[in-house]
Order: sequence, then structure tokens, then C-alpha cells
Amino acid sequence: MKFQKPKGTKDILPKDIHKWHFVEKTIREATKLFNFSEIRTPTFEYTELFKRGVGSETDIVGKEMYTFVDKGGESITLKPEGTAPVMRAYLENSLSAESPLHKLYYITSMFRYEKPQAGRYREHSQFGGEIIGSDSIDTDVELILLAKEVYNRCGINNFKLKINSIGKPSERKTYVNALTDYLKKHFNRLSEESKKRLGTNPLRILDSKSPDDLIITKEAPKIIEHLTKDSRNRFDLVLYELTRLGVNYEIDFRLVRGLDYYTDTTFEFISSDLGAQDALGGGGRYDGLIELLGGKPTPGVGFGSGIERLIIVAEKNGFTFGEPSSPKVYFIALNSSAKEIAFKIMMELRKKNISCETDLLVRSMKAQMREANKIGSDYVFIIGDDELKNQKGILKKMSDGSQQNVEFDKLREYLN
RNA sequence: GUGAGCGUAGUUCAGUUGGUUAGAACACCAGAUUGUGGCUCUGGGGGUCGGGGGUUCGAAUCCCCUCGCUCACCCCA
Repeated sequence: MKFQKPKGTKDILPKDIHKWHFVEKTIREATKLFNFSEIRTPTFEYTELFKRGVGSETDIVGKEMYTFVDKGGESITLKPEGTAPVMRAYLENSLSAESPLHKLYYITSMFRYEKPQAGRYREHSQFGGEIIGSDSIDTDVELILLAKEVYNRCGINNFKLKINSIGKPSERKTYVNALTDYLKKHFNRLSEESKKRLGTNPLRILDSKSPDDLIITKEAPKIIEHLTKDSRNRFDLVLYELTRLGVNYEIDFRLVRGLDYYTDTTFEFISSDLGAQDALGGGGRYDGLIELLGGKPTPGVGFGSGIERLIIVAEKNGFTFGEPSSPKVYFIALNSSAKEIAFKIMMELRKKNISCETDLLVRSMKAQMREANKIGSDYVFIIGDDELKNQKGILKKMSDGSQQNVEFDKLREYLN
């Protein structure tokens, strides 16, 4: 094979495309029901945006970005996540001047240089939502509800919602100190990776999967205990509201998430139908991000969700995404003048939004019948010598094999 | 970046201790008294056995290198 797709990428073939269409349609319907507006941002941004917005100590920025210098000498990065670009667009276009509140969603490719694995690609698709301008707990909840709505509409009901609060930066600071003190006492038993992380980003040690780390972090001080009354209260209100609306959740004090910009609420949807990469989607609040990117202090909350993973989980649950589409009528034209008539009728039908197809390989009638059957046409319309003479074609209904003679210009009336 | 497993037709796989023109099923194409699908039957096309090197009279089969895929770690969607 001469050319192969780059590692970690994929082709979505015609036989599978209906799944994507279904998911995309579902996302657009759900976001509409929640009154979110779509925003599209560039595929690449200046590298600095992610360094600042996501955080230099994060894995995403530290080792996973597709970064290159363009011909103008600018450092460019293919977007590895959705929130920072949306915030950049929000600021650059002064959206706050139009309205104090924005509810935005996107569907787009993301790029991360990682080793591909089950449900993990170097180019993958995410849909995400952001609510900018309000710090109300209702916005946290609404985003969770939006994600849940999309999952449910794709036949996914068995996911688990994990939720936590990591508080305000000041609280987190005192907590990180307490955590660091605790971890230092167990330094020798920490995994190598965590030892390194203790100096750079101790919070991340909490979601290490290393068995040794797990034993240690299990007894570690919990961030909840370091929240102020206000933050604690806020978290409780989010939980209360979720409970009131019948949304099941599980508090996970280790859920700190991989991006630096989060504050207060963090959450993650996980599914046991995925492999080791069990996160279907995740997000949280980022009240400091816009200010960090040079805007006025503005609260916000958002989430991102992997579309490939969504499709994997939906399929494991037997969801079918509807049927691949097939043309309504397949025209079997048995000679060149029949073909001329067929194309004329097809042109009219297509204008009326009726899909048609005809043989383009000059094949035998039998072969054309087979083809019509294979692609799932509802009808076949046969035009041969006799039909040309009578100006009537044979309309055959594939489901029961019944057929009748139909005048060329009346065909439309016989289709349903 | 680390580790493990796997690479034979479009797909899923067989291929005996290395031994003649590498097989099956499904898919695809074409026929079955010549203008009618789905079932059945018959036939056909299609493989540099991932690639390169080596051992051997002889390699899909053994050895080395390489590429790719998959899964796990790390981390995430």
C-alpha cells in the first residue's frame, strides 16, 4: 500500500456516514431545544492561546499539541480543545457587548499527538457547549442536562456522571499546600510520574491510576474540606438541583481534570462500554479564564464530548442511527432513447425532492434489478421498447413485487 | 515516550514438523433457454502471504531489521 492515513486518523466511509449525520443532527436539535447558538472557530490558533489558556504544565500543552512554525514564522497549533478558542473568539468579537450572556456550542475536530488507542485518535471530533457570562449554578446544571439529552437521544442511558468541586484559586492554593505536605510524607511510594508532578502540578496526582498512587491518594486530604463556606454551598446547590431534576451523579473528590482553567464545578461522563479511555465527555467551570486571556472578569462553564466515543457507546448498546439512505426510484432504461426519457423524468422528480438513480454502467436488466434491490430503492421504473411505444413505463414496487403501467408524465402521482 | 499482542484475497480467517500453480466463507462480477430483484445453482476476477535482508536445494512457515495495526501505561474526548 503506497499511501496510508496518518497514524491516529480515520476515514469515515459511506456505509458509516449515516451514524455521523444522525449524531450531528441530534446535537443540533438538542442545542436548539436549549437555545444554544453554534460558533465555529479556526482549525488552528496561535500557540500562545493554548499555552496561556490551557496551562503550560498540562499534558495537553506539554506533550500533545500539533505545533509548527508557518512560513511567516508564527507558531501555530491545531486546536487540542475547544474552550480556549471560543473564549478568544468571544473576546475578539466583543460578544459581551451584544448580550451579557452567551450560550454557544460547537462540533469540530480536535488534534492531540498521542498514541492511538481504543476510542482515542489524534484527530477526533467533539461537540461542546459553553455558557459565558453567568456564575449561576443553573448554568452548570444546564450544560450537564444538554450533554445528557444528546446521550439519551443516541440511545445511551448507562453512563455515569462524576462530579466534584475544586473551588476558587485561593482555596485551591491552600488545598494544594495541604495535599503537597501529605504527599511528601509518602514521597517514596509515589509513582515516578507522580514524583515529578509533585513539583509541577500536584493536583493531577489525584487522578493517577497507578495502584501505588491510588493507595496514597485514597487517604489524602479532600479538596471539599478546604472549600470556603460559599464554595461548599455552591457545590451543594448544584448537587441539590441535579437531584431535584432526577440526574444521577457520583461525587468523586479525585476528579480534578487535566486543564488548568477550571474552578468550582468539574464533571465527567464516563461509560464502562469504552475501554481504558472511559470518558465520554467532561467539563467544568472556568471563572478565571476570560480574565486570563485579557478580558474583563467573566464567569463561564463548558464541556466537551467525544463524538467517536459517543458512537462507540451507542453501538455497544445496539443503537442503529437510522438507516442509510437509498433512492426512492431506480430507473431501468433498456436503450439509449429510454435513457433520454429516464433522465428527463428524473430531472423533474428531483426538482420535487424525490431521489432517483439509474444505471450508469450499461448493464443488463437483471443486473440493474439486482442493483436496485441492493441499494434499497422503493420502486423500479422500467423503460424499454414497448414502453417507449406506449409512453407508459412499468412501475414496480420492490417490497411486494407488484407492478403497473404508468404514463411517463404521471409517475410522480404513483409514488408514495 | 514505555510495554504487550498481531500483520495471508475487499472482509473474516485456514494453511499440517519449511516441500509442486497459497485455500475457504462472505462480498464483488457474470450466467441459469436471451425484458424483472431478494432464495438457490454454476462460473469468474482478485493475493509482491505488510516491506527489506538473511538461513536453505526450497520460506506464508525459521532468524534479524523495519513499517503498520491493536490493546494497555501515561493522559484524555
